[in-house]
Amino acid sequence: MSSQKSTAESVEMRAPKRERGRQRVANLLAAASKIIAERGYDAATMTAIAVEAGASIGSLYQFFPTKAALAEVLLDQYGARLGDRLNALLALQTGLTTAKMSEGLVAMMLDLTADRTAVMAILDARDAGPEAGEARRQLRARLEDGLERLLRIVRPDLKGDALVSLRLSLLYMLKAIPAMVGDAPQLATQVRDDMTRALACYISG
Amino acid sequence: MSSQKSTAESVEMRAPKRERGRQRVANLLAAASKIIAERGYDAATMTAIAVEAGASIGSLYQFFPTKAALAEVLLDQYGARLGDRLNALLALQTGLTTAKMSEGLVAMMLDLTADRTAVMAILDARDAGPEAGEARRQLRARLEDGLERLLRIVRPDLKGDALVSLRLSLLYMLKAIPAMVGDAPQLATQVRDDMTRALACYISG
Amino acid sequence: MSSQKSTAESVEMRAPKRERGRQRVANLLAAASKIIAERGYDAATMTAIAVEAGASIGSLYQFFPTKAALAEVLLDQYGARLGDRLNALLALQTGLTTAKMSEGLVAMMLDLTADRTAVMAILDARDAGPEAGEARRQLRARLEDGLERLLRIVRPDLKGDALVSLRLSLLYMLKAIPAMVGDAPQLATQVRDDMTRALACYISG
Amino acid sequence: MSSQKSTAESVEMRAPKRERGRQRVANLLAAASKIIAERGYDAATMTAIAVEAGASIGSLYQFFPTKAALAEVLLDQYGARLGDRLNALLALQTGLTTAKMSEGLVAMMLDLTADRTAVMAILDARDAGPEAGEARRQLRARLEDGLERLLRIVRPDLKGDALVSLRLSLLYMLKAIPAMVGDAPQLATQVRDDMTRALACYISG
DNA sequence: TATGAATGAGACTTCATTCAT
DNA sequence: CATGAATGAAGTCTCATTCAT
Repeated sequence: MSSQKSTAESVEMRAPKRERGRQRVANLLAAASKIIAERGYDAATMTAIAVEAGASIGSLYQFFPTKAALAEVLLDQYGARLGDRLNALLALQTGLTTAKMSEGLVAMMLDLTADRTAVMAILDARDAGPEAGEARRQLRARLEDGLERLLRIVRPDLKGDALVSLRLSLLYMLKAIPAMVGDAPQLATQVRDDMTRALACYISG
Repeated sequence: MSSQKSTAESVEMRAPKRERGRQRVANLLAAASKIIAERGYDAATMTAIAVEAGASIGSLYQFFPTKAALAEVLLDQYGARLGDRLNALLALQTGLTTAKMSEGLVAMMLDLTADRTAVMAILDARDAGPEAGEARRQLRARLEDGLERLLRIVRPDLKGDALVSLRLSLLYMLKAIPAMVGDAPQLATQVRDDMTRALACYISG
Repeated sequence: MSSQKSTAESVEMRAPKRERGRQRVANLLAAASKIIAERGYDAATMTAIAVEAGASIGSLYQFFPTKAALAEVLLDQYGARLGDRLNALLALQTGLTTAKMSEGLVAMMLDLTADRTAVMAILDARDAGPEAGEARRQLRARLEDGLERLLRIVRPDLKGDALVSLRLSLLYMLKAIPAMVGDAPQLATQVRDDMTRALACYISG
Repeated sequence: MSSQKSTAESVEMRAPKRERGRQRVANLLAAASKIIAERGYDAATMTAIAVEAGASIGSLYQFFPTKAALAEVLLDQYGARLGDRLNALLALQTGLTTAKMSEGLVAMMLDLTADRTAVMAILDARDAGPEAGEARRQLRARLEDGLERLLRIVRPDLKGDALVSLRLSLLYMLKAIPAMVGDAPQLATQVRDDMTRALACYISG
């Protein structure tokens, strides 16, 4: 049940060529992630990304026709990993308690460190273009959907607005967690515990 | 009881010396706030701001020598209002309960709607320049300081890391509140109540 | 036989008013001279000049309708002083020897320190406008004329191209003197003597 | 025997990596030289330079990240040619007489016509930036160094201030020569001879 | 296919000059 | 007259994107 479809290209051509291309794409994405995380989406230039990846600007555009397209893939990638984690939690089904869910969600946010800062930067940028707009919506939907399904398990009593409101708050609180930890790395475990408890307390109402 | 200095006039910004100028500055700030809120800091162009304010680009630069200076003033303005609210809460002194504090903080975040989105956008931008960097730090310090003092009242038992960690989480949760409400305006009261309760539950541990 | 007409305005209005105005103009000119000397003609802004003079930009434009006009007056002022010095030398008439002339010219260049740097900066700027163009030509003409008349006294044997060529070289060498001294102030007297001798040797052929 | 480093390629300027680029850089430099010579450094706009070179503004900035960088390269190029000429003179060693030196220096100044006017304009500009400041210092040092070494050959008796002062005057007189000739082209040979004799007379004391 | 040069719209900022108060 | 706000053309520089080799 892994990551839906991601950016899978059609399956043809000989392995070596495909392999090299895949590696190249991975490099470029990593470079983009790093540069965007460091400078923010707008300030991250395509040239800087290419340089960071040790590629030429032409090469970069060979794989990503647009800056927005690059952002989109980053968003997708992150969304896929998020989806996997949510699915893993959902798989626990009835074994899922409020405590476990809270802990799992916090862990999920803190484990998904790769690309996260870049993704946040992209999400913050209001002008990432319509292509990224779609990916943004999808990422959002994935998270909302996962949270809603989890909540239905641990809080089967909630319906309508109460459920939506809880899901909403949960969503934003989760989003805030990495920032907190990044802000005070030396308090990482403390903050993690605090937030785990906070969420649990909050979810159970 | 206006917090610290003189709101924003103290920042690097050529102060208007005539009534006409004062009015124009207000217009420009409002326009900047609007445009930055809509497009994000980087994508907000000085030209667009001037147009929105019905002023010429030269007029804008008459009062704000830099885009960063403009951002700085916005930050300061917001910081001052925030400081006032925090001071009002602190003034309650021993009358302050966890519930009241929680309610007060949530209200504070939701009342300070003017400039808020723009301020967040500026805070998100990594390259708002060193001038804005200072204002950013100051705004942050104001909030942290206020929160810490409030916490010392309602949670005199907490010390060291525990206190810092709680303050940190609180800070980020507060910051998330307006986004939640903005996200689902029709659930405003529900979310407000939820978060009030969540914070109370969280503060009291 | 002092400074031809300089910038004398028509003689009317009461003294106090005229006096204040005269003072104001002098202040503005001094400020302009300073700023232009420091930054060069192009980089010297009208605003900076007004500030330096403790006047408002509007006030500056009251007296000088254009930046070029300001430059023109500066050129004129300098030209007048130059003319006076040249006339003083010419007054010696037959008492003038090569040595005295050389010494007198070097002294002239080194005494005329006020406005000199600014004047050079204006002369260097190729775009000081047609108004200043006229003043530039006049200043140049004054110097050339003076030199030619001086040379006719000490070198009555020279005619035509020989005279023109000598005058030309002399002109440029004189212009270079202040720069030399400014370059190595501690060698001022040495350089002064060197150049005096050099000019004498040169003039006598 | 090209003097120091590699002419100009060593300066801050994104080096072209294709033949096409090399040609364009040459064009751009020529255009810059022309425009700067015509209008002065400040008044020479990057746009005008690009147009003159038949290139787009972006193309210009591809190779010269700054107007100052462009100036720097021009300065360096000129300095290299100057250095070569000085070295050629120095190579004469003991065969060098005052007359030959004087003639050689005048010839050097009059031969180096390419870029000269532009270089002078750049040198005159007070705000060519720190990058150009360095190149300016280097150019100056090259000339001073060469002159000093030449003087040590023909005037081994001079020491200390006397030497420095002579070198200084020489420097400025050399700088003035092209202006003289440019001022009265029809007198070129006359002026050239005059100045050669003047310098000889001056150098020998 | 890979590379890097080319392009030009558009961003920020400056400044001479005008004008209302 | 004095003041300082208003104006906008123009300048430097950036960067996503295209294209020739």
